[in-house]
Amino acid sequence: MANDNCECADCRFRDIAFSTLNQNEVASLCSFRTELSFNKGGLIHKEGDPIHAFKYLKSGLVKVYRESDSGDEQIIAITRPFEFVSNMSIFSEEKYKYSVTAIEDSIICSIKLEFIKQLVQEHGNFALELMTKISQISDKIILQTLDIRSRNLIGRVAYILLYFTRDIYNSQVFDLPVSRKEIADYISMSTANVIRTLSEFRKDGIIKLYGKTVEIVDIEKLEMISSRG
Amino acid sequence: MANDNCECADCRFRDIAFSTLNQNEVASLCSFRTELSFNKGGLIHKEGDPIHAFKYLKSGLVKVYRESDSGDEQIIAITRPFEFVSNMSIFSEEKYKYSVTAIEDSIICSIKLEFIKQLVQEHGNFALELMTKISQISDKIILQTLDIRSRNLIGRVAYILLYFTRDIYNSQVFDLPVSRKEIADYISMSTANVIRTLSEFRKDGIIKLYGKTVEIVDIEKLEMISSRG
DNA sequence: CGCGGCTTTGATGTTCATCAAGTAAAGTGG
DNA sequence: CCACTTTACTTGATGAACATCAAAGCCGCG
Repeated sequence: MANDNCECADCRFRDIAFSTLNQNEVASLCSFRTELSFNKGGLIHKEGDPIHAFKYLKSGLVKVYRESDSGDEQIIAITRPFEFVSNMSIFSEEKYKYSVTAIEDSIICSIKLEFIKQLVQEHGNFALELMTKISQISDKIILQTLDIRSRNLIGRVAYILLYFTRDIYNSQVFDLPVSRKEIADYISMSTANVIRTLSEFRKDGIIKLYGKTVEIVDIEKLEMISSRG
Repeated sequence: MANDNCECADCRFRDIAFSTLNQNEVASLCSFRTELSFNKGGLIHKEGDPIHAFKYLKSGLVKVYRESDSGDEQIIAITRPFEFVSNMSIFSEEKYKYSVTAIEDSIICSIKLEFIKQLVQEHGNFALELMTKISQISDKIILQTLDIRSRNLIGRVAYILLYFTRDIYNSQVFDLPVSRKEIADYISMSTANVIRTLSEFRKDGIIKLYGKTVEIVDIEKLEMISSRG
């Protein structure tokens, strides 16, 4: 019989991909699971590390990126809880294709990959649910990458501000979780021009800036800029 | 008992994701399957169409793209047989997120989506195999998009030429399956500059051009340009 | 032919990266 | 807690990269 004290049973993250598991399966899940804490700046895993676990973000914020030969980072995604850290690569590759770093203090839930694979094989509904979730995450990354690629400088900056305000913080006021340089790495532009564009938005009364704190003043205008560029 | 005349049994595409199916399952697969032919330029499905089938390309070549509000295309992928047409969206969405058009005469194998979902639920190894394949395709698209984004004009043109010569045609000489404008839409550059860059490659003796026919003369140089830019 | 679409090339202007120099902020050691 | 160092941020000036516009050549097709 399942252990009623298993933390996973009541975890609000069961909705992610584990809603179809029965009590016994949840109990097993619990035993193959560990929780890992990372401080802001902590490296969760590096490009090339072997994949042994299915990981997802329980709290905090992380950036997914790859490093170019010349040493600088190309940021692929900044994701909040409810979105997996391990992308789909966990099934297609033995090694991580991208590095992941905590950009706020974060807690990662790590489940032994062998157990997940076993569940996929034994439990059809789980397989379907997991597939759906993983697909959604891939879709989202591809879509965002295309959105960024199709915009010019100011369109990209507007887009990313809207992303933070809506998808990440759900608030008109928020503290930028990343440096100006990291925004630049995210939207593939130079740091100087990101800063310049933010300053122009400030001068035009579209946003307010206090160091890392951003307030979106005129979201309609920002949307217009984002869709034009 | 399975029908021994089922075409699917010996189809070389069983390796894609159906290698684990037994005889009976293959026979069922056969009955839920239809083959669709498209002429060059034929629309396979459009962004927004409902997803009823799991489709893959049996022969030919297709482009996957989305259309911007302003009417022009953003090409996401050009894929050859052995790669699915339906991306992962089939599990995460009810409608296609992208349009797909044949750029050479093509044959699509279309399998009723309900049947695939049923297989996933009933057959664990199939689920795992399918998941792996779908993940690989997503990975590839993401990787290519990032590769393109991180390069400048000439680096992008070099990259895409290498992609055609290696991944699509596996030959130093090939007929470009797309117009110059489509290349431009693929790498997010202007048509004029794509043409200009091709001309420069020609002048520098890196490639030869006869209309749509391209011959890669100096592949090392092309690789160098691709990795620098 | 002659029309329309694709291609090519040149000229021009815009967008953007780079460089440089300075300021603010955030660690660091005494 | 303060001087010192380092890192992040900001702004302007310059040039390179790239888009856009325009005009002409080419090619397939009715």
